[in-house]
Amino acid sequence: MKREMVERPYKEVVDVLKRCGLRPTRQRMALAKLLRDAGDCHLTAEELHARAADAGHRISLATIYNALHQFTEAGLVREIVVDSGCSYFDTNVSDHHHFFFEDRRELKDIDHGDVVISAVPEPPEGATVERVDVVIRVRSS
Amino acid sequence: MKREMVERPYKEVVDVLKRCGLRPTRQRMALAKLLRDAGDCHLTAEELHARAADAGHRISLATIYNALHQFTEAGLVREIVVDSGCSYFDTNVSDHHHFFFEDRRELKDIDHGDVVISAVPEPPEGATVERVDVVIRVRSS
DNA sequence: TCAATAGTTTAGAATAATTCTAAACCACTT
DNA sequence: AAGTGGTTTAGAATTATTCTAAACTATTGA
Repeated sequence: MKREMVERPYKEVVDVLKRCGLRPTRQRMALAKLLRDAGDCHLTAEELHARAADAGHRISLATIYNALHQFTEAGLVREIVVDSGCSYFDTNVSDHHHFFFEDRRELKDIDHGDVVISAVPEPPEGATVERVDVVIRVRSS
Repeated sequence: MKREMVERPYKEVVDVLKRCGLRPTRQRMALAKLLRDAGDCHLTAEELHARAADAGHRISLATIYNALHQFTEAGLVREIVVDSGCSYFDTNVSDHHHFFFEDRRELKDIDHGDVVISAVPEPPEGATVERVDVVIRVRSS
């Protein structure tokens, strides 16, 4: 049996990592795969750490943070700040917005088309718009 | 000279505090006055602490945090989360949005009318919209 | 294939913002 | 003036995150 056949499940994430200029290390491959297989969701560093542990990967928290920041930089995930206290990382990097359930401290995607922003101001002189974030804060009533 | 004339400068904040059901203590009066006199701005707890110190008030950080949360609850200020790491408190409680300068970690108001959101989704069953936050993240280019 | 090198991971310490604790304090009523 | 219950405080505790320096490993070139 050819080597490649065994390694195939990781082939795709290896390519993604390489394309991003990140060395495909054991830990980065595991994390990239976990994130890819997680579907659209919003994870904290601790949650990803737990999922990695569940999947049998003992990866230090510092590495989780490093990887999440590198993945954010590379556009593989997106960091969302809605809760002073901790960052969420969104595996859905397409253009969209969020509900934030303040009591549960949980995020839920809003499809791009469901929020229509028909006017935004010019950014001040010398500033470039990175992103327009819309967060609808809700509480259970 | 009547007593009231001397106390007058604090009369207004005392009334505000009472109306909010907050006992007008020395520290709360000082902070409420500082915030009111600060004009529209975005302060962290540490910054308010420093301003209080500058004004000659030695108030513990724990008290600053307590007061800011009570003031937020009472609608005297508004808490803004744009930066995992620290909260900003906005003395402008009218409906408006923000630019966030990611490199300087600073906020700037956007007038309510300058952002037009023409469609927002229904909140999920059992949830009530608290607020719709629009944050335009910019960096100096 | 091997060694050198440069990037990576790690545990644990360090930091930063915030919250907690329990004792001292003080505003308000009577 | 005294009692009561909310408030303030210093300092310890907590939480999320970053730093550090040593051990490790992917990659490159001989």
